[in-house]
Amino acid sequence: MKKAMSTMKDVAREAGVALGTVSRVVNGQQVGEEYRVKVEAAIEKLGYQVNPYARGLKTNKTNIIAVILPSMEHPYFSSLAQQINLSLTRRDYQMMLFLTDSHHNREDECVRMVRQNKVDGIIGLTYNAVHLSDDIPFISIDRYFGPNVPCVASDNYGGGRLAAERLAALGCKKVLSLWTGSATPGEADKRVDGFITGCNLLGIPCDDLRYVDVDGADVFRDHFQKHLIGGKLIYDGIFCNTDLLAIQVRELLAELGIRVPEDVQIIGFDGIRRFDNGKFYCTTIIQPVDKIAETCVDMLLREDRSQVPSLLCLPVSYGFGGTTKE
Amino acid sequence: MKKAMSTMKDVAREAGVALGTVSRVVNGQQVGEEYRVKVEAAIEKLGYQVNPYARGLKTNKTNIIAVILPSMEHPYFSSLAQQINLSLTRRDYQMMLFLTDSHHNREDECVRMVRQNKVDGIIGLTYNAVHLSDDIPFISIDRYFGPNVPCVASDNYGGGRLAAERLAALGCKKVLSLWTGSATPGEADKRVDGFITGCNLLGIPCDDLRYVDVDGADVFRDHFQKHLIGGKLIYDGIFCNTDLLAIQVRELLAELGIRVPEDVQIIGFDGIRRFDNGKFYCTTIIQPVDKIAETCVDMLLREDRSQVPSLLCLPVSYGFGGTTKE
DNA sequence: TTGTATGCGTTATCAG
DNA sequence: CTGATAACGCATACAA
Repeated sequence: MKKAMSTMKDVAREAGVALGTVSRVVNGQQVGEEYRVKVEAAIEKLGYQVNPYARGLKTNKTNIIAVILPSMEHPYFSSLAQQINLSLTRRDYQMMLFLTDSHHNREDECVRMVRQNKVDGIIGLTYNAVHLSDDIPFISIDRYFGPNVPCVASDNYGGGRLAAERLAALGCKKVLSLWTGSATPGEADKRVDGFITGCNLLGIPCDDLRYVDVDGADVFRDHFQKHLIGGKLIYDGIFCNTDLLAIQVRELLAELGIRVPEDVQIIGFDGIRRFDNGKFYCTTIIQPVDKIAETCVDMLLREDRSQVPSLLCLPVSYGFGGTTKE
Repeated sequence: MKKAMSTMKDVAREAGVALGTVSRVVNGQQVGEEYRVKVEAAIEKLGYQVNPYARGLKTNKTNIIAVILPSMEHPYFSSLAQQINLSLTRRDYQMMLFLTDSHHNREDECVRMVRQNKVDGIIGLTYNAVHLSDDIPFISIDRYFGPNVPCVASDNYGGGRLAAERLAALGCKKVLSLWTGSATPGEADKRVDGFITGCNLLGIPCDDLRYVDVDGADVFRDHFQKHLIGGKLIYDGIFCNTDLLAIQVRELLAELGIRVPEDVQIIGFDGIRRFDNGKFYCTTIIQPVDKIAETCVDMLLREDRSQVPSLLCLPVSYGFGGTTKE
């Protein structure tokens, strides 16, 4: 039933050469021309393919990278998966995908599986610190764990400042910084830090609101209602730490009868695009997902791993999405 | 530098037992209680983990399934990836992800890599028939290749009929069926077949328009303009073979000053949800992505592979999304 | 029940 | 430059 795959031994016999010679041909080492031809013919004839398990057993090297992501539901994550896959493929690496949030606290389990699987490296966007950097090369995305765990992220701080600058340039006189997220600290927290610093530098008064572990923008309703004067908000600019929050804030403002961008301008963060038309959901600071992916792969596969930086921030850019005055 | 992983031999020595005994403990076979205890203690102490490559070499079985998808950009695909990953994880399988459309015609290359990688099975949403069903178990999604390649899909035909029935129940008297897609035949083509048949059965006149390899709904503009009477479309119901098309058609109709759903009701197909609020983009026929994923995995991992059907269609459902009269 | 020995398909180390 | 041979870590048939 199961057509037995032919092995190097078969190829050697077929070609009338020694086993080692076949191995050398397969691995592109120096081999006499006549031998190489014979071996290649035999390989072709038998449809030989190397057995990665036998090879992995010897070399302790597979061409597999584990990628650990929270889920596939957020466009940022699926986009990351896509780009990492692309970068990996270009270098003839394969991607083993682990999703953590399907079950609660699956991260540890994932890490266990990954360790057991003898992958060549790990690219992970994880919340808990994974202690295995001495074991398997690990690149963290968006979360800094310490000097010995390289972390790749957007220039979140710079993005926050950029948002402040744009809002200022667009004429804002008093702004609000909104943040929702998890208690776990991450690089993305620097977004509001950057924004607030930017506002200070520009001399623009800025209020700062943060809520942990809430979903939706409803928690801000109260604040908005208390800061209405004659039906108008006292802010003319709002920075949200994610596009999703920005969208929800816009909805909320609409309910309160406040126009965007006429009354108040909003800038989000992420650069998520709508599925239906490819446009931004809102004016936003765009994360360079492709660069992040490529950088992770590059750092992971780099020969000289002693030189990798512990934190690498990639430049973000401004994207117009209708919630600012162009 | 590289802390050498301990092997079964190490465990055996540590526990003072034979190599085979350790193997039996690891694989959960019958072992004397005192031995088991000693071995488990040694395993714990040494932090032993089985080497999947050595094991794979012996057993010719890895716990890896290759998943081949066109991309991660369409929510249907990323959702599929998510659900397949979940189903696989539940059964302690791992997922190797291949994306084909990053480069043109990467399918063959993917298949080559997959074959070489000795995975236990393949779940693929591919356009070209992949000829390897006798080699590695293969489950196809949404594309029927023949009786020996099991295919899992939504009940596309039934979904089309369902759409016709709903439109009829919502009072439509004359409808239009719109289709855009690739020339490659797929299960999804049955959507319009089902819709048209449904209309015929219900005695509702139905026009049928199909365009190959176009993007956007602009190709239908001309048809719409020619079928306006006094600014009103002669149709009061439109079925689109995808949600994306439905969204674009709605845009187009808006440009023409036609109201949805007052003047014309639209039903799409897929059940894609908006990222910002989780709602449907339009009224739609929902594909049971989780069921599809689970079914694929189930069929692939089923012991008795002689019993797998060659085509399995999963029930779809109706989802309201604002483009019909509730 | 447990210990021993062989082989899975490669790569790498030797001699020739 | 090539041929033989020893590991790699594990599962298993066989012997005890």
